[in-house]
Amino acid sequence: MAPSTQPTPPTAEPPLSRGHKKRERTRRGLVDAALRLFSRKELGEIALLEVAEEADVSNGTIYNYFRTRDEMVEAVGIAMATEFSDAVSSLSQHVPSGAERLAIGVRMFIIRASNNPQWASALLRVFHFDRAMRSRLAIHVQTDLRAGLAEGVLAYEEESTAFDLVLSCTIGAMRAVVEGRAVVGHDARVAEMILKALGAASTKAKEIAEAALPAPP
Amino acid sequence: MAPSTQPTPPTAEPPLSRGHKKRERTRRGLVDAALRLFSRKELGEIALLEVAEEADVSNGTIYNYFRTRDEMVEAVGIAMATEFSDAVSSLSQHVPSGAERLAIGVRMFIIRASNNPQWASALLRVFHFDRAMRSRLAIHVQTDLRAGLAEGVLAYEEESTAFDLVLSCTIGAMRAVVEGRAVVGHDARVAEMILKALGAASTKAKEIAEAALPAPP
Amino acid sequence: MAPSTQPTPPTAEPPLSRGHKKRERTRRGLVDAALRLFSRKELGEIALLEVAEEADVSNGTIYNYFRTRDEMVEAVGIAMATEFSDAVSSLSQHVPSGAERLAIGVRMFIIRASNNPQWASALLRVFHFDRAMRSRLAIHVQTDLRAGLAEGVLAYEEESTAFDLVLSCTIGAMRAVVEGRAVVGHDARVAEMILKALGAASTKAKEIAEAALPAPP
Amino acid sequence: MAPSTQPTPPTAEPPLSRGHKKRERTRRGLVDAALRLFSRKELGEIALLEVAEEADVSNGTIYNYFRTRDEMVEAVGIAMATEFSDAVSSLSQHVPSGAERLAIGVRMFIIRASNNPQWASALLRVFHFDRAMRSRLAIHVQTDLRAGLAEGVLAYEEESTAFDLVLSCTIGAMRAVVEGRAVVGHDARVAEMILKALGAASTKAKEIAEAALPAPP
DNA sequence: CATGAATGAGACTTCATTCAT
DNA sequence: TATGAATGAAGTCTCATTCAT
Repeated sequence: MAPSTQPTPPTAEPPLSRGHKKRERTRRGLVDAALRLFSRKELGEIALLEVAEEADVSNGTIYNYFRTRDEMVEAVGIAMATEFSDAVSSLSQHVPSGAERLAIGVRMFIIRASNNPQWASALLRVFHFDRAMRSRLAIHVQTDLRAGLAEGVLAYEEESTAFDLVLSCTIGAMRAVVEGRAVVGHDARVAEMILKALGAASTKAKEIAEAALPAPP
Repeated sequence: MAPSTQPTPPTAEPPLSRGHKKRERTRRGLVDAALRLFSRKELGEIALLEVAEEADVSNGTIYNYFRTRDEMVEAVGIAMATEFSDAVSSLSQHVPSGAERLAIGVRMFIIRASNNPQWASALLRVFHFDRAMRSRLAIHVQTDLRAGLAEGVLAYEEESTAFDLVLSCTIGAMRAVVEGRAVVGHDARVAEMILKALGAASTKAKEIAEAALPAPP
Repeated sequence: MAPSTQPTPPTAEPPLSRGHKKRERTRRGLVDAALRLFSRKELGEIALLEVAEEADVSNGTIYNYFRTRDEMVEAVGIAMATEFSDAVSSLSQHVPSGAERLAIGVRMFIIRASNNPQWASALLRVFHFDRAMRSRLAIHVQTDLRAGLAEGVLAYEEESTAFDLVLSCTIGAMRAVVEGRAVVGHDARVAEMILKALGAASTKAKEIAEAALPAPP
Repeated sequence: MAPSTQPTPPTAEPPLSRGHKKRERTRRGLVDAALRLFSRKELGEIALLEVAEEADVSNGTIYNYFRTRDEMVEAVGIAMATEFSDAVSSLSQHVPSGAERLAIGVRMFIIRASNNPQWASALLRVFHFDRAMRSRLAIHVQTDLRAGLAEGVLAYEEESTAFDLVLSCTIGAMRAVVEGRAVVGHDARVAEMILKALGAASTKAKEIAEAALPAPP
């Protein structure tokens, strides 16, 4: 699975004792197991016992880490959102143009969905009922949108509507990928349409959408 | 046990005895009750007893109409999809231009979401895991897309991608409405962006998107 | 078991349909089963599954009658208190003297404890943490105490203290019976001591305490 | 694993190494913690983890001192009984008359209940199901009762009944105190009633019950 | 057909106990 | 010895489903 490439990236931590390390390992094991199940089943259909089995611990162990089922689900949501957010960040780093960053972001999410449908599947499900995750994205996308506007490439009227459009289309494209409806070049095509929707000129949109992607992180 | 093959009776029907009529009424009562609950809760959280109470019958009665819980859920999905489909049909009837029909369809779904958030909420949920519903829409939208292309107003490269974009954006806009993030004129703005994404010229898109809507059915 | 000689005595009821009768029967079955277990184990040690087995129903059935474990325990407490209260009432009816009624009450509780140790055992346990039950008794005992005072047989200073003494001693005597520490004539002896504690003259106390008991109900 | 690895200290003390002392301290800490919880909750409701937290050790530590939960509960019972017993002893020391010692004992238990409701609360609970504790008291109370009889102050017929009465009434009075139903002078009043129940003359009973108490230990 | 009592599998959760560190 | 993570049995509660009335 994609998650857990970085143990707990956002918050800097005090040096971990051996005990703490183990604790953290188990916790991540649980969250990762839950994420794996997420990609296969609807959240509501997952029993804690399954999560425990998937994580190879006993059922009771879960309660050493989460006070309640909901708390665990929330933790999974947060993990996914964090990972999500990090993925976006690492993509946007070295590209100067906002419109380009936007296109790259959209395309890489779509590409990743086709490389890792499990990840995408879980994300689609979580996305559906986790407002927090959506707001995590807001920051990045808004920055890019504004930059695109300032650059004169984009020309939309209302930011929040534009934001929704970017998200909806990307998510929709990911769903198409997961459901096997995607064709070659899907990512670029979607990016192009999004740019046009945001007011980019037809040729400019195509040019930006079809530019080479930066090397994967 | 041969349940009526036509879930929505308004169309002309084979002769129904009084018994049949009552049977059908009860069945619809159950499905409607479930729909009402659907707009408030996630499917997995709805107990049959709740549905029974909402429909004002006893829990056992449900099993006179559906062999199993899943069968009932399926019936609800079908009912919603049908209603969905009918709604679209009634919109598209008297407008000659494909691009205009598309814009009208998009806008009216968004407007309806804001007039009837319950309906929208249920739809968003069902949409999430009911592929059948999505394919119901395909027919209408595809027709409009092709017409738009033929008219020279639209200019997209790949139909299925265009279709996904229309759906995703409309759904996204409906979600924005349900979650209270919509602004005045949201419907027209979204329609305009969609048209631009599909290759319509900027001014043409704006013009179509802001045209007056046909009288509500 | 002693309980359930009178289906639901205090509240007059609307005519019961056949369904209602069955419902009531099952409910009483559950409460009686719980009472039986109460006489053998500490309340906290009783699992609902045990109650269900003792009542010969499935575990889930309990929840058709009580929303929660606590609610069931409460129902048992109320049942016991009611039965308790009724027992006292039926004893006190035809005796004119307050002091005598008091003595008869005390003695019959002790005697009943020795005839039905299960009942006594359950009562001792419930008594321990059910204030409601104690207050049920208050009414009867207070009436008798005041009458005794008015008759000039008793002479205590503070009613609530007197009340506590009556109850404590009776309960203590019942415990002695249950634990097998009682001797013949225990009931009369305890009654006599209570009367003396309440200020009755020595000879009068003995006379009242040793009078013949009214015929059992 | 008891034996100390350290050589016996040169002083003529009971052979307690520093290790032993610490061990004993921790053990007492656990028992005391349990006692504190006892005064707030029913025994069955207390989890070992709570005890550990209250005693400020980790849960595993408990098992270095008690093989099992029951063993720990037993230790708590014994501790309470011992404390109980000591309390009684220290009261009875310097009073020559049995009836007076009895009255003093009763009164001081009631007074202590009002000074330390936690203690009383725990005692009431333990008393309920710890026969051993009751028999600890038997020795003291019996001695006093017999002395009272020999002095000619008391005149009861059956010792075990008298014993039960003393205990029941005292416990009942303590419960009244804990439940906030006690009035000023409750202790003396109860003692007076007990003496009268045991056959003391009215005036004598009042005189003994209202005598000044010896200075607290 | 409608009713609703009964069922029992299975979910969540707690907690005494074990054991590696 | 102290720690606290891990365990798993057992308890409470929910709910789809069955069935006698």
